[in-house]
Amino acid sequence: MKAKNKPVKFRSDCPISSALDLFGDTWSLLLVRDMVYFGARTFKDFSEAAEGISSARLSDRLTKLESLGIITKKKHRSNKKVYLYQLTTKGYDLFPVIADLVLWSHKYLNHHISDAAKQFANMLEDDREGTINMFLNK
Amino acid sequence: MKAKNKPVKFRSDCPISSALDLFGDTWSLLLVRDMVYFGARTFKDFSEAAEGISSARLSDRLTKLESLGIITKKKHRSNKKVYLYQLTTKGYDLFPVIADLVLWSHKYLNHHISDAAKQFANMLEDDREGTINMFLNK
DNA sequence: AAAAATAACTTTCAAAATGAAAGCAAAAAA
DNA sequence: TTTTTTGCTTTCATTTTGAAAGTTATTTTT
Repeated sequence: MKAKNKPVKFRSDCPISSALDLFGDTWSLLLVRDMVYFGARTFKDFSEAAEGISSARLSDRLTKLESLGIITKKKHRSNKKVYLYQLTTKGYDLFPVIADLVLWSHKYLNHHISDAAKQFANMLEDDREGTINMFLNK
Repeated sequence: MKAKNKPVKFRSDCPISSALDLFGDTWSLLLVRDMVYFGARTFKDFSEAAEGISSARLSDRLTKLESLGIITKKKHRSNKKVYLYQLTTKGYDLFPVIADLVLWSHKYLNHHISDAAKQFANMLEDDREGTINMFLNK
């Protein structure tokens, strides 16, 4: 059965609530992270992330992000059973939000996060703009 | 009946997923917005926000944010039936995340957002640091 | 060429989260 | 003293979620 593409319902004309109406959940930004930070490109890549998203949920989140224009989906050029997901500019532009989450967690959940993440946070603290741009290969 | 305070379950040691484990939903950051941006301090203030949160949901979100140390709850000094909610530093430190959501929405949902929000977004575009600090009265 | 494995899903279903509405007690206002 | 108001809690139907199993079209392996 095809994914039921419910139109997004905006609760108000506030940019914050509207953004949350689009990707204010526990998975959407993680998929963006997987792509920017870990280079995830296939369904399987996302499935293997540490948080263990279920395939049902992954499927509908990818569909939603695609319908929002945050990612694109293309066929692999040589392997017919693989699809490739890619971030659009609209998707890459969510990275600053993610960077701020990293900074906040580095400050308030320090004991809990990985060393690699701490390193990234330190870079962000040192030079937010530069680090974000470097990560986005600009 | 007292609110059931389930301990937060972290899905991984990633700072992004951990932050989302704490406030990755459609309401938490809106309550922070209400406090920083609209000066909300009482249950009623939050209830009257444009998005129309139900009292049941408002109640458990406030309880959760308090248990996370993002807000505090105190009795009003002269009116015994009013409680005052305030952001802690930990809460104010979420404002950069919110600011980035505003910037993203300004770029991609421009047609949909309010003029006041557009003005704020323009200020942020012009001087992110300065605008954030100004807003936080630093 | 046949069998096994794999990628990308979909289906099913129980459990948890949510929203809408009504109810309630204490305090304040009329 | 009666009415409102504030800050919730309760109830309950609907929606969302997570876990697990199933499906189909390719690869891969044997």
